[in-house]
Amino acid sequence: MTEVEKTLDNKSVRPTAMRILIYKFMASKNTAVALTDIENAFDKAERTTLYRTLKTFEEKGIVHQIDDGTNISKFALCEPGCNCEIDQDLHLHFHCGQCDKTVCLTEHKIPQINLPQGYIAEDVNLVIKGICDSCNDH
Amino acid sequence: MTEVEKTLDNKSVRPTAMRILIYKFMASKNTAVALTDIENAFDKAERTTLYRTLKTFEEKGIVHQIDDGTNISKFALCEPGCNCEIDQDLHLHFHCGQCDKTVCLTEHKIPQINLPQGYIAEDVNLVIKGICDSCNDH
DNA sequence: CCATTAAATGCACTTCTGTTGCACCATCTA
DNA sequence: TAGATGGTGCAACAGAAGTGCATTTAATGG
Repeated sequence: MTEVEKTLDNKSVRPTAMRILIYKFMASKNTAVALTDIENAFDKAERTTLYRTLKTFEEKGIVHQIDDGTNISKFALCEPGCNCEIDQDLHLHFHCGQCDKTVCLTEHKIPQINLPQGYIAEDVNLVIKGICDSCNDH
Repeated sequence: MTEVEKTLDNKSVRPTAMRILIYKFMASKNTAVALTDIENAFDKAERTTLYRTLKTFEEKGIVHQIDDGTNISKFALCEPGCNCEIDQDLHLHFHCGQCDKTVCLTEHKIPQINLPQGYIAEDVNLVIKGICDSCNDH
């Protein structure tokens, strides 16, 4: 059993060939990926399979979905310290308008926000748009 | 010249009949609206016109686009103090998962965030999801 | 006031993402 | 080995975003 298989198994996700491939692909990227990105990375990839795989991954806490304002859902592997579900530990995301890549800034936590009376927060999404360090170099 | 016409004119937007209607509709709502919302509000509304009108409005600083995580673009009128373009003055948005409405919390500003070396922020988007005060009452 | 020009609108159509239903295949278990 | 469960592939659809082009509407200059 490989590392990846163990990881999936730990999260109660059956480590099928496709899932392992998808996981490895995402692990090889340091940016959040769209469904289409994965689809294009493999010759014979089925949209539906990817769609449902990512959904499963998300439910089991293997990846988290990112909404970076492009109206295209992105996904990124959860790192060991990534407690997506717990309000207090949400990191923020950065979307580069030049290379169109979205990255997790895991070390940057979202500060506590006080809401008006009567509002209950369940989830927080903070995306900063701008120029990333790679694009900034040029 | 009515108030609305003056407002549009101030922003260098020609106050056509359709634009005035759209503006009034948005002003009558205290929530952000989707293109489809406007389309459904009027009998004879053309999606393309709405689409381009909102785009014009946005360019001229009359409305700001909100990405509330539903993957449907929402728009809200900019209030007098709404400096959408200036980093320092961005307010946050709240999306209620129950009534599916998105509101601007104009009095709640987004705190300053320190980015890693090399990253340049141009825009910030902060959306809190949860239950709004109206839904919370019941 | 009319003619010219530019802007706004309406219609048709395309593209892309997200989503579902159904059939088939793989895997696990009794 | 048979049956159940879950994963995958194919086809199709829905909804939003976006584009091109023809037509109408509004502004401007003579």
